[in-house]
Amino acid sequence: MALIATGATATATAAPVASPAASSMASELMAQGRESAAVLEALLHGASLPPAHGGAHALAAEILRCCDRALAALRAGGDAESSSADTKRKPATAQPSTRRRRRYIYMYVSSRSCDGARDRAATQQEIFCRATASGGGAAAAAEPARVEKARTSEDGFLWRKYGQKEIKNSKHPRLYYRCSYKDDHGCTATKQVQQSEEDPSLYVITYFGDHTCSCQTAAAAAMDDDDDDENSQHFVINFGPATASRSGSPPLLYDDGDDGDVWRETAATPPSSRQSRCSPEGDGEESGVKMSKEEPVDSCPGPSAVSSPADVVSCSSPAMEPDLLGCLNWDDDFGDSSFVDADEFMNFDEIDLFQIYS
DNA sequence: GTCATTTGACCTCA
DNA sequence: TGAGGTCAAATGAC
Repeated sequence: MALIATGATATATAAPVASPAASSMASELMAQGRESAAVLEALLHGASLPPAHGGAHALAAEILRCCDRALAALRAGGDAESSSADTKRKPATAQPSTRRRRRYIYMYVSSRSCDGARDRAATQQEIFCRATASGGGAAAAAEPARVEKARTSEDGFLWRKYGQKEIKNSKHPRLYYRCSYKDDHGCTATKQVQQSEEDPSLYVITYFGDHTCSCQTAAAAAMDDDDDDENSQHFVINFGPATASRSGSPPLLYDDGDDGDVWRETAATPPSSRQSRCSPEGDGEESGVKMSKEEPVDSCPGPSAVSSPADVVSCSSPAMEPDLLGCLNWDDDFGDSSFVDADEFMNFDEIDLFQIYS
C-alpha cells in the first residue's frame, strides 16, 4: 500500500514544524488510520469482515477521519511555527489575486494491489512528503494552489474538462477541469492536472476554488460537512488506484467491480469513463478504491455512518475520542506492518501545514 | 438528441 | 509579446 502525502513542504527552512505533542498525537492518529487502510486493503483482497462491519466504505471513512484528526492535531500544535514559517516563505513579489486559492495536501492511499497477489509489505511502503514549489502560508495566496503528484486525478468530485494547454518547457499538457455542477450549483471549483515530469505515473493536481455543490463521493461527503470554513485546511486522501494514463490524460477511474484491476486500467476504459459519477452511495462502495476526500483538517467530522464492531475495530489509544474507535487494532490484524511506528510511517516534521487561502 | 470532450481562438497578465 | 487560462464551436460517443 502506498500512501503519498504531497503538497507538503519538506524544506528545512520553509516547513512549519508541529510541536512534539502534536506530532505524537498525529502519529498515533495516522497509525490508526493506517490500520484501517490495511484492513480495507485486506477486504479488497477478498478477506471477509464481520457482517456488522461497514465494509470498504466505512473503512475509508475511518481512515479519512483519522488522518483528518492527525492533521488537525498537527496544525493545532504547529500554528505558531507555521505562521512564522509562512511569513518567511512569503515572497516579496506576492501578487494580489481575486481568485480564491485553496491549497491542498493530497494523500494517496492505494487500497488495492496491482494483481491481488501483491505483497502487502510492498504495498505499504511508500510515503512521500514533497515540497510545493510555492511553499505554504501567505505565499500560497499569491501563487497557484498546488497539489503535487497524485497517482490519479480522481478525487471524488465530478469534473468536466474545459481546456487543455501545452505548457512551455513541459512535456505534458495541462488539463483544465471545472466542477460539472458549475452551471447547476454555481460551483466554482476548478482543478488543473498535469502529468509529472519526473514521474509520468504521477499527476500534479492543482485545485482552485471551493466546491459549493454536493457532487462528491460518500467519503467526501462524510467529511465535507465542516468544509465551510474559508480558512480551513484541506487534504485529500485518494483511495483511487494508480493507473496509467490514457493518451496522456489522467486516468479516469471507474467501477471495476471486484474483479477489475484498477492498477491496470490502461487496457480497457469502460464506457462509463466519460463521466465520473457523482453518487454518494455508489463510488466508494463499488470499487472501494475511488473514494477521495477533501477535508478540513481542523474540523471534526461526525461519526462514521457505519459503526465498526469491536472485534474488528478497536482503539489503541485511550486518549482517542469516541469516534476514533473505528480505527482498527493494528496489532491484532496487521501486526506484520512494515511500519514500526507512526513516525516511520510519516515524517510529520516534513509536512507543511498547507493552508487555504481566499 | 444529448452531453462530454476536443481544440483553436480569444483574453488576461506580467 | 509570450505564456497561461478560459471560451465556445466542432466533434464524437452513447
